[in-house]
Amino acid sequence: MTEVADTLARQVWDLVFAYDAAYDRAAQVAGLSAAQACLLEHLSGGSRSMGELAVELLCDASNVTQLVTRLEARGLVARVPDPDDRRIKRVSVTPAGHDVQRAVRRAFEFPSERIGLLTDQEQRQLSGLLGKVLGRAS
Amino acid sequence: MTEVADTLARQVWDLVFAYDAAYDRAAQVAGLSAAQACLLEHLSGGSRSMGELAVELLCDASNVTQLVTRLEARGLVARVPDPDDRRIKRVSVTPAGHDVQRAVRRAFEFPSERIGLLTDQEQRQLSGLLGKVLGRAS
DNA sequence: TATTGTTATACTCTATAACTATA
DNA sequence: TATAGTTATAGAGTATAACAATA
Repeated sequence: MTEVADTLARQVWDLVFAYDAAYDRAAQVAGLSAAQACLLEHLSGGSRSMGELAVELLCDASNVTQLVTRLEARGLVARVPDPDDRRIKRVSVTPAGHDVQRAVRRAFEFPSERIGLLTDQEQRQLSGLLGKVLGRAS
Repeated sequence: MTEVADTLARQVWDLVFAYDAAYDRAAQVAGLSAAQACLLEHLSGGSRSMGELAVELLCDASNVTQLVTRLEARGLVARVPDPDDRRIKRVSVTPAGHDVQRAVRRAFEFPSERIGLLTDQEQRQLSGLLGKVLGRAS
């Protein structure tokens, strides 16, 4: 790797480290673990089956069972058997869950704080570069 | 937030998610958990006291004790009492630890892979922007 | 028989509180 | 008395293997 690439690798490491720490804190403010907050966030776009959650969260299905069980016990998500295939359970966010979701987002100031340090033009530039890094047209 | 800022927030989320997953896998290839690999990485610059590690890793001292105990049991780090203040234990990486450290870095292809998608000029551009985002001159 | 999800279990991560050794 | 680190303990995250229900 070139010198620039080394610097960049270190900067990304620092960014991720700070981001993770900030997300942990935001989740905690809302009374959740980071894993629970992350699962809740993945339900934003609508309900998911247990298996879909395992795929999206890159973890084992048995882990999803436990996370959902804890969130359900607190009334933040609901688990409903699919009428067409009763093996499948669809998980969705309850109104109380939406409140907590909003609390996490409100407490998670990292993105707006850090992104706000850039001008509009810089933001567009960064977005273009990240699009490349993430391997899609952006 | 503007539309660009929203896109950017999502891109950073995606980047961090992918980065964390890749780091987990790299650590696992080397037979470590992500937390253990991270601690080992923080010892790259030289030895640290238990307390310094707790500060740098943003976690409780009792947690460091356990992580170091497991790494020490596998011969990857050594815990040596400071001669000047025998309350302090200095932790350093053993030769075997350095081997494992290298194994983690080798398996962690994310940075070189992704950064390699950018031209040299784009890399310099990104580095400058990240410097701003991280809140220092870079 | 194959698939979805759960249960049982074990290990790691993490924090809090109480403790030991040293200063 | 204050500080560095450890121990005891408990809850959460995670995976593997065995299992139940449904298809």
